[in-house]
Amino acid sequence: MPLKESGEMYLETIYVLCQKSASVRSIDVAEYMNFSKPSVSRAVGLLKEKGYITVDKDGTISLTAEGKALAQNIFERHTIITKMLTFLGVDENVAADDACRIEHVISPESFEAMKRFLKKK
Amino acid sequence: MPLKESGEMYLETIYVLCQKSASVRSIDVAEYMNFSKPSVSRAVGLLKEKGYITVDKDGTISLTAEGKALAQNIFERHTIITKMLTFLGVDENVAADDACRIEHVISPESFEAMKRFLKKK
DNA sequence: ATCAACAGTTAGCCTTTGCTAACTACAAGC
DNA sequence: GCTTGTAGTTAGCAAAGGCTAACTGTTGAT
Repeated sequence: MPLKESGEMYLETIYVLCQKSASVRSIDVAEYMNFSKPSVSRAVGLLKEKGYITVDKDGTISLTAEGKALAQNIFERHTIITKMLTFLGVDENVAADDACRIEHVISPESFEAMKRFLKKK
Repeated sequence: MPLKESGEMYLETIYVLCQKSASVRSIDVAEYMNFSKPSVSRAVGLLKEKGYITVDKDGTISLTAEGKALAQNIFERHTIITKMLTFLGVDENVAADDACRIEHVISPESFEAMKRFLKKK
């Protein structure tokens, strides 16, 4: 079963936090996303089950190769959409916020089209 | 309580069907959206409760002034996003499909930015 | 007049995804 | 060695939004 929107958000957050800090735990994800610990606990369990992350005994979360690839893909969608919107004159913060939602529903075609446009604009 | 994404979809569909045909009933909405009758029945009940539509005794659905205004707004979002994506080179059908999802999550700022861009492009 | 088809509703199930309350487990302080 | 704080889990609630099964009610054909 593929990841739903919420699963993508958790995975992306883990990816982002991994870029900034050596060790990422559930509690870090919860604080970053402003979600409760149980919500994160369940989400982390599902991501683990699906093979996108591993969690060692001290609670440190790591991305698997597959998880990292997917997270990078989601994050790139986020980045491109943000750039596209700021190019159109949208405020940086609003653009990032919109990108956060659009990134989960955009088709690969539209994503590629934005990428192409930004490259040659 | 404002309309959720699914409520917006139902309202937009009713609006679109009203443009094409004199009389729109729940069953028409169900067929168009490929949803079951009970799903539409509940959604129609909610839209009625919230004052966006009226339903007369023979089942004909009409938009109230408020419902029509909102539906037009949603539909305009749909149109602008579709145009934006096709401008970027996305296939018409894929663009419309994406617009269908993006229209519910885009901010007014981004929407206005697309509108401006398309006007002067 | 009866019977079938069609439209709509009711009841209730399932999944997703957030939450709180309350528990466990471990590490550190005094 | 208790007690406290921190992290994580378990149990279970709630809302949203899809579904099926089964009912009601109207209309039209025979």
